[in-house]
Amino acid sequence: MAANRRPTLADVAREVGVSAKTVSRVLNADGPASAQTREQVLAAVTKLGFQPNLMARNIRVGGPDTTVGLVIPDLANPFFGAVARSIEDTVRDRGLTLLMGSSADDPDRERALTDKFLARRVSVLMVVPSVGAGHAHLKTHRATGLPIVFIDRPGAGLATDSVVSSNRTGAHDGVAHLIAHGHRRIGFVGDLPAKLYTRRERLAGYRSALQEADIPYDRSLVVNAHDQQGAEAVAGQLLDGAEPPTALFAGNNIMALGIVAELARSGRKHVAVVAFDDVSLADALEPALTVVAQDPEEIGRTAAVTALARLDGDRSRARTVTVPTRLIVRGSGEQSVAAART
Amino acid sequence: MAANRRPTLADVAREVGVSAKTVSRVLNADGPASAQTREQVLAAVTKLGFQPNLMARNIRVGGPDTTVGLVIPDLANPFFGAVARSIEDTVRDRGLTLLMGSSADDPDRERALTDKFLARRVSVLMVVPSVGAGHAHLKTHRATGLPIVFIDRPGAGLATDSVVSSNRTGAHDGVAHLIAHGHRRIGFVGDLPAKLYTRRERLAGYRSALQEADIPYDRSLVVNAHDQQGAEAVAGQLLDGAEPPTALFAGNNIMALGIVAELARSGRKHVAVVAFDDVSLADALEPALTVVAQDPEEIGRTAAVTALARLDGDRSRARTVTVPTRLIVRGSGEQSVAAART
DNA sequence: GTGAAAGCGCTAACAT
DNA sequence: ATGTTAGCGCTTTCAC
Repeated sequence: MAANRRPTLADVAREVGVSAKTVSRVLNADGPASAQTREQVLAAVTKLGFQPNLMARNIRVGGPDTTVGLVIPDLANPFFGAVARSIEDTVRDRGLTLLMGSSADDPDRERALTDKFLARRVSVLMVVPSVGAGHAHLKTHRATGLPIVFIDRPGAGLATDSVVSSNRTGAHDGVAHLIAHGHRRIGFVGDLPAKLYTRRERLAGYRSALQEADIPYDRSLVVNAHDQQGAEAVAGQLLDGAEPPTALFAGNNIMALGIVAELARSGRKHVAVVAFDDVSLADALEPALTVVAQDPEEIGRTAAVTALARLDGDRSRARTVTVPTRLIVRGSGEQSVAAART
Repeated sequence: MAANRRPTLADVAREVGVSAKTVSRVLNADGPASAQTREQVLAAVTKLGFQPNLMARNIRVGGPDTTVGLVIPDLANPFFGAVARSIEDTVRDRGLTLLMGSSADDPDRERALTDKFLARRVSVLMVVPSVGAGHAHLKTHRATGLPIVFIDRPGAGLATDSVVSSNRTGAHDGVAHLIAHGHRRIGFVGDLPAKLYTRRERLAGYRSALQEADIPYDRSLVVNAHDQQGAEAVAGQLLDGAEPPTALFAGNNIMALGIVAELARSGRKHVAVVAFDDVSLADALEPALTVVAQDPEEIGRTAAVTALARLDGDRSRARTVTVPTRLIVRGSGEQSVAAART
């Protein structure tokens, strides 16, 4: 009942009548040990409920801890959840444990998290960098051999590995799909801040598709929102405007949720939509939602594999891996221009 | 470039020409320190890029580490993602860091994770227990003062706090909603394994609603699936059967996705549906999906608050907190019986 | 096959 | 205001 001290190696050793080192040997399959000693030790371990203190072990051994530090913007965002799961699946075989935290895309929170992770001597640092976060302070750690991988966006001020989606090409293809179905006024609903890498890249893809079709870029068709509710609002405003678009391109999954919700709410079933990043139930909507699907599993896997290779001594140049996106045509991109105008 | 040793307290002390303890004092705002020393120390810390080794600190201080161990079935499931975010938000103020892992509902993986967390001397252990996982081995840790909270389901073999949804009442209300709209043949699509606490409770709620309405329980209307694809398949089979149900109740969010996808695919728009747990875009479906919404934020917050209270010395009896669910009527529960038969 | 001593990086408990 | 000593729980090193 009282807060008893947890048993230590020494307690186990005392119980058996051997030295601490012998117990350590048995538990780590280090040096030799007689079968009898082994059994006695194991029995005492069970009896006392001994669990080695990993922190104490680690401090002595000196190397990095068997942990991976992972900073993502939001644990509850399905995209990042899928990335995180994939990372975990990949590093689990190596016995690594995940230290996780969400930054809410706040550079200060990101910094606080990475500092904590570094103070815990993580073996690997994986970060979805926030806008405005500098990473120069990580240079010395990188130089010390700590693998650092940026996910979804490149980091600022640090040459290291990163894994991103083919944002520009993907967005281009999604918008081109709309253009192919006759749309010339296509709204872009992007997330914030506007300086966000993914947002900029996807907007660039949007613009390149317009340009290819000789459609002038109309700044008034580009709107922004922080969250789903914001996206609903701006999508509604855009469509209520003087020269409304006949199609919308969603800059990410959250924007897509907002757009789809707003179209459903206002009964505008005939506005064409393509979204960047897949969402669940996309198939069940009417019309089903056409998306530029990302591959979060592959992104997570690649990031983890890259980091583990570095851990294993890979000293090759820092590289940026681009994970391809895939246009999944489901119907919402084919709503007719004429219908949207009604 | 080479893997230089990371600077230690002693390095900083040497740089400044003071003792290690003085540096420690400055950094932890422990005892006094002259303004000049403080500045010099801080400068040296910056210069060397020193970061205190939290593990070394912790081992000396002796108490539990400033970490929270969290085991959930699947990082990519939006429900658990929302719970995790809420937990993180709640424990962040206390400076606690999250150790996370997914069990995939496998008792062995759960055990491996909790053992690792315990070896790291977490301050708090929060677990969504897997079916078949025993928790008797946690008794000694509980007795030692480690707060343990089970989330979403009670744990087996250990009297400790838990936080669950009002599964039975919620499911009852959802099914009653269908019955109120004339349905008497209501299919239950549940997850697996069938022994899962939430599944059993929700099925019990389903049965109690039937009983209240004098509708005999028909075992053939209860089907199971592991995942969304499985749910699509069994929902299709059920509706293709001899005496198909006119309404379906989804046992969780994943089953809901499967059912909705299947109904959309097969064009059965007139089958009534109520789902346990909300899903995104529920509002945008046609008909919009009526759900028994859980409150993952509140579940996470309650679990964290309970654990922190224990950490602060709360020695009251272990309690189970039930977080209420809420029926959100959106339309899919009101599809008519007649229409479903066509 | 086993043990004793030293030390990992840090801080508690005493000095001064 | 600062330094010294000891020691957290473990493993390394070297001895037997």
